Amino acid sequence: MSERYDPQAIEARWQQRWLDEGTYQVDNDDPRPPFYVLSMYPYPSGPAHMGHVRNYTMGDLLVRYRTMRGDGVLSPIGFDSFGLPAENAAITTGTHPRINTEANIEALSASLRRIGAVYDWRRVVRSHDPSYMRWTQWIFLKFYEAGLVYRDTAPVNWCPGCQTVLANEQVLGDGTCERSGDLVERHDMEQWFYRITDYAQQLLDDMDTVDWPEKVKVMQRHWIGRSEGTEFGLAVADDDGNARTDVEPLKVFTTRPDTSFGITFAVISPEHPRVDELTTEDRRADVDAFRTSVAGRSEIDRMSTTGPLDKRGVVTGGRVVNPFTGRAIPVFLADYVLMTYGTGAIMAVPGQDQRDWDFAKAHGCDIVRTVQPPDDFDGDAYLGDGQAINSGFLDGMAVGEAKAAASDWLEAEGLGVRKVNYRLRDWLLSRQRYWGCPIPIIYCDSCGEQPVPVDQLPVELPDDVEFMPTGRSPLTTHDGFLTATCPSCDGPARRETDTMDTFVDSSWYFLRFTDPWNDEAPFSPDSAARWLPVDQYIGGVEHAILHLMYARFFTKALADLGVAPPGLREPFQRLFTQGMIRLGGTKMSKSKGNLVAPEPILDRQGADALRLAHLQVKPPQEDVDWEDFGIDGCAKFLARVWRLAAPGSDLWTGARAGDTTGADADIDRATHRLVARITDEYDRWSYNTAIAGFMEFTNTLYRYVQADDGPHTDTLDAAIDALLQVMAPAAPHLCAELWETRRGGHVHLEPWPEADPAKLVDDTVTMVIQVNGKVRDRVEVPADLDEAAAEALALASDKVLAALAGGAPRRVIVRAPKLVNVVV
RNA sequence: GCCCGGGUGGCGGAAUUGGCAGACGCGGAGGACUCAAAAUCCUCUGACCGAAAGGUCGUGCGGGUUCAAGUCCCGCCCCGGGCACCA
Repeated sequence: MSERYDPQAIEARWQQRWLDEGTYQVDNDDPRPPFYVLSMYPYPSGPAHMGHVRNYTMGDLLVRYRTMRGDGVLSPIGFDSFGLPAENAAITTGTHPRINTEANIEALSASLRRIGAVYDWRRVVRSHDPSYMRWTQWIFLKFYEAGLVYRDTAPVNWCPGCQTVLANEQVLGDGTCERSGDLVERHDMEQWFYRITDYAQQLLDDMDTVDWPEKVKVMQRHWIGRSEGTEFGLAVADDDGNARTDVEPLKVFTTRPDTSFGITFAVISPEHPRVDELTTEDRRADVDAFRTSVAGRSEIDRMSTTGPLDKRGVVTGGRVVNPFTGRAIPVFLADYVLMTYGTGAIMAVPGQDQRDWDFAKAHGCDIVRTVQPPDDFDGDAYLGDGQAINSGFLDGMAVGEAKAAASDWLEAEGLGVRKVNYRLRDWLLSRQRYWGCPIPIIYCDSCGEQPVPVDQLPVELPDDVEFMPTGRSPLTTHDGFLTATCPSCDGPARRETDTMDTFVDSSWYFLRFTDPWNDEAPFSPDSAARWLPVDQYIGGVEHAILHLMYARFFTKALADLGVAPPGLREPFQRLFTQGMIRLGGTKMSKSKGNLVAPEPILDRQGADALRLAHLQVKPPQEDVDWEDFGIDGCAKFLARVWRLAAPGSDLWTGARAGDTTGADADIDRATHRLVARITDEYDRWSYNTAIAGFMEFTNTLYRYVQADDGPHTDTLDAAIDALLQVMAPAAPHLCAELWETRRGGHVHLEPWPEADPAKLVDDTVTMVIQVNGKVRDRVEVPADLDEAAAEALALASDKVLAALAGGAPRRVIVRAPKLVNVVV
């Protein structure tokens, strides 16, 4: 054991021991209470960078802390190893994605071990392993059987750079691809979908049952976007403006049926199947031109445009009848009406909707108010509550009442029905790429679409492929892969060449971790029931919508299909979203090229100092600038602890035995307070203040050992033991080494220390004496001082007497024993 | 535009319930040790006035509630993030 703190001498040794001794392996029949800690499935882009370090340090702290608290902690790690970067690299360099990916996994694993993060490495899961792909495909087929998978032609977001389709969520607000930055185009293509919308209501309702940051819950709810309303038909008008009964009415969805008397026109999506039918001959040229102009534009682009509305719509010449007024109204086309939401057609009520108001102004439509605005209202459309006006049988009703009455009327007349709409859309999961999990489907000319039989899983990726600079998937030209036999008729057939979105892989990995050896099923329901839901999930807020939504959907669907336990409704009971690290004002990431590598710091100051710096710099949920990190301060602190705790320390020269003094008792109480404080701070993720607590306590001990009386050996030993124990989750190597030398054994297998409640209170406290709310004096008082005594003491204070100047106080507020406020 | 966060010393931050604003760290100053430096240890370090004792001001801005407000209420400003024509 060296005299000076030398992280290089101890860290590698302990990392190897935790690995060799399986300290953090846990079996499914472990007798301790189960606790599942999980950091989000990392994409292996190479060695860890500071963002990883922050994430995995927090997870590791919790794993070690819960273990000391007596739990059997499941701490698995795996790799989200499919995905575009590896394939793009293959296109540029010619190296097979598997080679790069597996090298990156090794590098990332080594980094994680070097920061002292501990896992049950027996349970490693990798998306591209055939043993994992097999079950990803198996689940696909299970969903396929259950009707949760379908294939459809859909207008999709095509990224020319990635040569693939993107989910709406993967297109940024400015219409570019989140990965490549290319401008996304619209194509019509056959694609595979997961029917996540079947679960929209459950996904919404069950948000109430999880302990997640409110911010994330709000984002999820907004994404699901439930709205209640009524769907009803607007009859198509004949030349005289009368409702035709020989054609289907035009269906619209509204959340404001109460305003229906104010419908003065209707707008349909340019993709609406009835555009041709509603367009009159004299308008056809304009309508077709408009449709062409809209067709090439991405949906994002269409929806984010803010231009003048006269350019964004066109009149069809067709008319429909407002069933409430019996009047015929014109039908328009507008780019902002989407075929994918509601019915693809809207009723327009300019009096109560600002966009409709603007559109009416631009196109010269009538405006009729149907809700009475307040007298001082000076806006255009009025969206607030008020009495219905110009609305026939609804007149005089408030909005809520009128909504119900209008819906009742529509239902009674057989014209419409109450309905719930969701913004959430089905999950487009197919990608036209090589480096992903193949979709296990075979196309047969005579039998059509056929699922690959389960005993033929997994459909593996061929290795002998060439990556084309166009980005086109090599699967589409690989005969060996393409050629298949129809499972029904044994005739020649063709294999599906699309692979799955990598979000599919990350939607069930947390279940596989519970039973990674299973080759009969993706996991057994019992293993899942034992560990799920994850007690603490940790990751970046950038996954607040997509990954979490998809994983929730998978969990619910798997439970409903009997693959997972039926009672498992949510995968992640508690979620913690940690902040990102910025460098030079922008998010630190490989794509931005502003990574800071941990290695030089690990070499110089060590893993414990780096971990401490990550924990100390800011509250864990907040973003942090790399410039604010204080590695040196943390390294210095660790050296101070070492100097204090290492046997033979020069700081112990004045130590004594025998009777204890008041100073010793103070240290003893401070020790118990430390334990109570750190326990509480760990529990509520206040890691930055916990580190401050270590430092404060260490400063206290330094003053104690250097005081004239010197420290009492027993008191100091107990204080140091407690410090090492509570610090062990944060600075595991140093604490393990010092503990082993001082006490023997593993500090991380010690039970968590308990504070004696009796020692958490001091005999005396400082009472603050205020005059008119300003601090004027402080006195040491017994902790059990009563109110009368506190008041008497305060009124006897020189400062108070001076302020009173012989008079009587107007009022005295006493909060014994902490504070007295004398009002004069 | 809407919805969330947030604004506290030179800097990162602390203050869990309305009760001593600025814990802890960084940075800075001084001292001890040393031939000297580094390292280490100790002390000080919000601003202003003052020789000092002490006082005044102070948590984005303006009001308010309260004996007492960083904390609660009302109205603004600024910064960060999310969603952006969802019918």
